[in-house]
Amino acid sequence: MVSAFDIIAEPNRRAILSLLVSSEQSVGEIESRLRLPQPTVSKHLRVLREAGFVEFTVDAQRRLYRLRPESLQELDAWLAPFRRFWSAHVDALERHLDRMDRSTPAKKTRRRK
Amino acid sequence: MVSAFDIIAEPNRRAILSLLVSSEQSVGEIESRLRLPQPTVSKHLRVLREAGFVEFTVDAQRRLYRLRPESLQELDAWLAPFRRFWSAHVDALERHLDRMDRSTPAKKTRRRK
DNA sequence: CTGCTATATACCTTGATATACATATGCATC
DNA sequence: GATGCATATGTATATCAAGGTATATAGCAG
Repeated sequence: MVSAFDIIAEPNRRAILSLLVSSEQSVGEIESRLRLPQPTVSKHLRVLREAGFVEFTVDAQRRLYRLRPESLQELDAWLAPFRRFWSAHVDALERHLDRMDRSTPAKKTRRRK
Repeated sequence: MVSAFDIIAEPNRRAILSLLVSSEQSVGEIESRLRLPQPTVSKHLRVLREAGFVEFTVDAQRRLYRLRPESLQELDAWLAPFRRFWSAHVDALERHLDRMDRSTPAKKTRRRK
């Protein structure tokens, strides 16, 4: 388990992260909302913790977990080049492909299947 | 292999996508740049294709692959709530935590390890 | 001090899934 | 026939998640 991509590839971990968007939650709350056994939740939380996605506050016997938003900035950063790509070119690309459909003499075939 | 998250969890696939940011590439080009055997590249390309991440153009015996930027918008969308979270609160949170460090009577402990 | 609560952690087992690699074949195009 | 690619097959390997169970620990309540 190395990259942030592996971390968020797991659905339960994404669910945990999404839970924490609204507010911090104790392990027990996460456990009951996601209907997962406690050791499973703790295990995922550990992964998320060690990857820097969450941190916690001790409150008596409970630990209140919350997001560490900085961690997702890595994903955001990876996405950046693509975002530039699509936001700049998606309209132009569509127009381009439309032109191809209408005018290209079928030397090139577009779209598989 | 269901979600876009699984798709980009694989390093070689991310590498392929990154290659395609600059321009479209033939399978052979991808193959030699990533130093991967041809069937491996084709397999990853198939996954990316079926997930809607790439599409290709037939050019004689070659297939020129290019990005379909729309696909990454799903990731972008998932990230959105978190982005709002951090961009709105990261400064405030830091100030908040700093205050806790200095003033909290140690009923709550912050940061593990 | 006792016992309960909340959580972490350690094991273990099972099952699923994916990747890599090699090799072979099919097919279309040149 | 050679090139470029897709695909199939087979195998080996790795990794991981889930589930269960058991234990350790810290804080709290009585």
